[in-house]
Amino acid sequence: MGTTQLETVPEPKYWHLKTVLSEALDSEFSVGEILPNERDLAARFGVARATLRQALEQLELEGRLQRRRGVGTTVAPPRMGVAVGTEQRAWPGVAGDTWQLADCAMAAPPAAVAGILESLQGEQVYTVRRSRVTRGQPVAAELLYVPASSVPGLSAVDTRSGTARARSVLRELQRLELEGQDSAVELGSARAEDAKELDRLPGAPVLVVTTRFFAEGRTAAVSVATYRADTCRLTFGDSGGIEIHDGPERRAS
Amino acid sequence: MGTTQLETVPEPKYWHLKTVLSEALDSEFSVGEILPNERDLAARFGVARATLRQALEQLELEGRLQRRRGVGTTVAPPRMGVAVGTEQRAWPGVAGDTWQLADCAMAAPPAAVAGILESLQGEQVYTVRRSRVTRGQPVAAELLYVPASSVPGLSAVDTRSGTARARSVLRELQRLELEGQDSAVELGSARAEDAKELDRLPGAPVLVVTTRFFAEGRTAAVSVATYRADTCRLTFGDSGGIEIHDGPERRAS
DNA sequence: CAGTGGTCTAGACCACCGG
DNA sequence: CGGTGGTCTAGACCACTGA
Repeated sequence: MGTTQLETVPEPKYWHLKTVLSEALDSEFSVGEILPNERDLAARFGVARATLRQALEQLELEGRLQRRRGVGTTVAPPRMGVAVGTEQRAWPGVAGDTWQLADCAMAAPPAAVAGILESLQGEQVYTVRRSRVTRGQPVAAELLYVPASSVPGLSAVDTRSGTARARSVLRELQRLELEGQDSAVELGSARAEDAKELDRLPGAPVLVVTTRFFAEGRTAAVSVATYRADTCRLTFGDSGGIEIHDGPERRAS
Repeated sequence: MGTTQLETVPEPKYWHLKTVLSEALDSEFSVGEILPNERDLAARFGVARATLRQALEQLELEGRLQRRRGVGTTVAPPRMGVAVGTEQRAWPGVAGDTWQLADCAMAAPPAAVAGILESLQGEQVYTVRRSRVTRGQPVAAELLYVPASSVPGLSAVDTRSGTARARSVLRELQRLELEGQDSAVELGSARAEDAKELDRLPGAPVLVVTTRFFAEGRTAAVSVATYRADTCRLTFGDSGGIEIHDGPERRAS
């Protein structure tokens, strides 16, 4: 029949709870404020702690909350806009950006990266680790893969420390004329290694940005950058990014 | 002391479980294959169902699995590359792309969008709903906000159906010379409305792409597109996207 | 209808942080 | 040390799918 579904739909408790909490965050809390602990909140709403947690998890996923073990749950500031693709192409690490060099080693790249680089099985590439810090917060951990053939000026046997070596790899890379680049963004979960750098627990949701750099008619380098999904909004394109003036004003309780 | 942390770290069960399952997916299952049900799997690994589910949730988040109520859990195909930003700028809906027009109405935009459009409080804009289908699968639901001032050729009182009206809004928009565009990507969870269009449950993880279109020295339109995070890899830049040849070959069990 | 994944409960213990 | 969030259990019932 053409009945228009009279909606007996019982909304899940955690979903309703999320909505209620979300509105409370807008109207009764200010950024940085600490929420009551999970056991109290659950009791207050008359649900099991697991159900309450399901609602909090979603709000954290949406960047509204920040939870830290041993500390508590706080109201998160609006997400930071982080530029990851600019119209004017640029090699990584150029100019005054916010990357901090960490390390460099020769290694065989993971299979997925090897496929992009079209490198031979087992071929070694320079693997530069960096981390990106914005407004004092770690926002991304990156692995940059550079085949030795892209930076012929370097000797493979290099006794300098990892950091110095990383610096010279980037410097050599910038000698090449960059012909283009493209990126892909997908959702992932933080590996244990990245999680530590990002100050999150393993498995935390992250945005994985894979960028190919083209020079001399081929893929000269590949970057795999892991951004915190809870605190970051990735911006691409002409301008510096979109400033979102979001919803009602946040006032203190 | 300088002890190098002998790592008593007890890895969470669900994390270990996820690793085991992930390897099993690579070696013993092929795309589309149905996994044993959750109760059986939990029993087989000697954990509670909730713990098993925590592992499955992560694998689904990473696009490795697909779960559907009443059906079962299947091995997901690799994520689709979906182009969302091209070097050559283009108005939305131009040429032979995969968007399906759905609807159009005049409405006051949400606060966040109003801020971007710099529109006056309460000003009405054309709101075009579209959905994007790739390889037979719904991948995105979009709301396109077009201030009436961007499409002066249209009469505000229009008796035609929503779809026809949507078409004419896009046609009028394409008359303008596009001067630039930029996008932002962030993680969100599907609103009930979008979830239905994307064939997912409410709250499912999505990638929200906010795009500004510039013309005549101002922001002429804003698009807010909601992509399925589990099945999509968003691509930006010169080329058609990165084809990932991922890990070991998948073979049937 | 039987079987699936989705929701929910009421507990327990653990890892971590700060005072 | 006490308090926080993180993990885990063993159940129960519900909503949906397909035969």
